[in-house]
Amino acid sequence: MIDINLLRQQPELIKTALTNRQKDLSVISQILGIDENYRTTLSEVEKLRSEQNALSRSFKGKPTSEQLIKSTEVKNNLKIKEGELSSSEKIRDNLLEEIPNIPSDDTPIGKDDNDNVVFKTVGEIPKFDFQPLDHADLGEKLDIIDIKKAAQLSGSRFGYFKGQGAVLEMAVMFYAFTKLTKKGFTGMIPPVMVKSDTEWKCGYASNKNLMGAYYSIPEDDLIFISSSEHAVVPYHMDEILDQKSFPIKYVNYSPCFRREAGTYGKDMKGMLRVHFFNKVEMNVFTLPDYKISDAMCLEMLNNEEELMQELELPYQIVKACTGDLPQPNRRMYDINTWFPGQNAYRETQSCSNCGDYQSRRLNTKVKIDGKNELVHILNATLITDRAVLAIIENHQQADGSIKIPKVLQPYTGFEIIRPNNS
RNA sequence: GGAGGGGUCGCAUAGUGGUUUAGUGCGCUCGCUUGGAAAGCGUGUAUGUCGCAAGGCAUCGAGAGUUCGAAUCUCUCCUCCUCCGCCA
Repeated sequence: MIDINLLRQQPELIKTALTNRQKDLSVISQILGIDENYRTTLSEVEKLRSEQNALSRSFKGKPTSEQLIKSTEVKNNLKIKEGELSSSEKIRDNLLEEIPNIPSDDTPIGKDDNDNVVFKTVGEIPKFDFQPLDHADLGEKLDIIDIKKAAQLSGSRFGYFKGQGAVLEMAVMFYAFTKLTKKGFTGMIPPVMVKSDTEWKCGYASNKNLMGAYYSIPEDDLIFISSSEHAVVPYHMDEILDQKSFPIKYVNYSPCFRREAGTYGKDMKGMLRVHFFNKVEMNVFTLPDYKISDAMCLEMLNNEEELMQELELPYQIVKACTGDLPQPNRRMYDINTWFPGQNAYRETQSCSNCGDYQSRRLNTKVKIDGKNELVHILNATLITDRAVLAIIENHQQADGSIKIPKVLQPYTGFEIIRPNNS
């Protein structure tokens, strides 16, 4: 959620942000109008409460019938005004939560992901002297991925990693996870379900349709996380953290559950877009200073790059444009990895600074010079199952085998995945 | 799933309808004292919100209710602990 004071003081700033994000501007005047109303009513309510407090203090025991009449009158007025107050506050806050975070100055302005700006390309696109296959075909031939069976028992957008494929997947996750614990990140394996209120505080979906936006169990008020971020960023909710403990860095491992509603027809072949995958993720809390948090964002991006280079994968980094920026994000970098089977770079990681957008609802603060301030929160993918697919596609050989990147070999216990019949 | 007991201003506690603008102890702040320290004495010590300010208002796990008045009574929920059941 954005700061209502910012909207009161600099509505133009919010207007520009909304325009750049391709959003409707009318909310701003609506909010300001209701807020005006809210504040007037608030002062009326507080005056009445003050009167009520003074009256009851003056009784010092049983009130006389005259005093009773007066206080009952105040009480009744108060009830009416308090009703008005809470309804205008509710309307205002519902509108306020529609407003996304303000993009950083250097975020490119654009409509959608087509307008994202490439600013770095690393690694050589592999040249094959044979027709390279995609991970679905390779996986089937090598018996390391089974999508057909998954479709039979779970439906579309599921898959098995099997045999050496399953070992490879775990090796990638474990290698990535411990790479960051060695760098001082605190490892986390979080709960994979959170209360709807917790999900709301993460700032992605509005209250209206939380249960529908995610896989959920309404009877128990639980939502399956779409990323470990949703269970780790709220770890510090309602806390005032010690300034000396910053930056607070977590590396998480969790399954991620996504409905992928509205993506019918997209990526129907293979496991690029599935309802369930595993992910190693970074979540970092920094002091509330964009110089600090934006620098941290680059540090996190650098961790992603190191890993991609160790896995010998060619990639591009793009800056997400305003139209492609998720609601809580102030800035976002995406890493797009080369997929020979797709003949394209596809998104495998992202790296975002959400500033204080999430900490405002989560109420996560730090005491600085006696004042409590909202912290900055960042999230970044370190690795997901998608990168495993990239490894399979990029490291395929003419004989149909797959070479395992050196750094993973101590974890897989094998250097190559060979076809059974060779 | 069943039974019982808790959640109070950093920590520990008091508080069973109006003298609570929430008391006390510990911790911490500043000061006095001292050669220095400890002890002692004094002072301060939550958050949010509205307001230029003075100040007001709200918050005793959360929400709703009863009442002229709620930390205190009622209801719902959350959460922690103990025991039983189940279980990797």
